[in-house]
Amino acid sequence: MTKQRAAILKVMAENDGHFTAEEIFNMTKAVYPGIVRATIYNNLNALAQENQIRRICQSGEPDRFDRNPIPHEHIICTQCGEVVDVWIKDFKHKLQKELHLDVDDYELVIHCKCEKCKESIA
Amino acid sequence: MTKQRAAILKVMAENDGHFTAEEIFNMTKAVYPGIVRATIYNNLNALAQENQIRRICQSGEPDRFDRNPIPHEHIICTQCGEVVDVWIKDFKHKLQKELHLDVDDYELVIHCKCEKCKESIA
DNA sequence: AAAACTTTAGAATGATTATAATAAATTTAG
DNA sequence: CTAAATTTATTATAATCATTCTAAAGTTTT
Repeated sequence: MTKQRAAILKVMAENDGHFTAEEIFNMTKAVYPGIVRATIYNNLNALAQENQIRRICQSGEPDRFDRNPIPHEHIICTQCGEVVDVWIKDFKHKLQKELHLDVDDYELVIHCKCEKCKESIA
Repeated sequence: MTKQRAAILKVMAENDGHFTAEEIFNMTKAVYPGIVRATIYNNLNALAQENQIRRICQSGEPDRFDRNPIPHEHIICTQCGEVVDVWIKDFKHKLQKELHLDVDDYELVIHCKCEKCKESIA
């Protein structure tokens, strides 16, 4: 375990959210000032591969990384653009049953107005 | 309706699949040789916005475009990487019921071995 | 101490968008 | 219905931005 990776993991553990590599780069610089972008990308790629974090990809935007490695679902707010976690019980299992398929993994992104935005207008 | 857009629509209507902008560019050149990449991107963006086609985004790969505008689900094969359509009956409705949410749109990508690859090894 | 792996710095890549000039399509007015 | 006027799209090219590559130097692990 390199100091750089430890710093990245610390930053991700201490901040909940769905951050871009650039955001994680900036946050990590506070802990390990000399760190370089390539190291962030290397580690995020490795961590995602090992299923220690999850990657969220959205067209036209840089990838985001979710510190929670347990499969779950995401809402992207059509109004503010924020990424919010949602948990559908047994979703993978339901998928497998529905499709008669051995699902390795899945990504579900729902576009709708998030709770915060719904309240702020209603 | 420009000749260029007509050519792109023709190409997409005649070829089923999930193509990248570059692939559509090459296919469209057969119909309209002078066409330029920016025009492909402009039109694909506009068509996706108007919900005439759907965009499929996958990290590390260029976006793909699906001529079928009706929401449906996708499998990306863990072995051959091909994108395959699947249809889960009433999926949007099920989501709304499950989450008590007004779903505008959604993207579900399932990672598993596709039928073709399953057969070829089993 | 050697082998294996990671980081660094910086250049390179590749998909996509921006810009400004030209051309085509659509609207409006005669 | 046609021609000028306005709007919109296309072209060619440059630019951007996220991400990856490369080669050298530095750390970790064995």
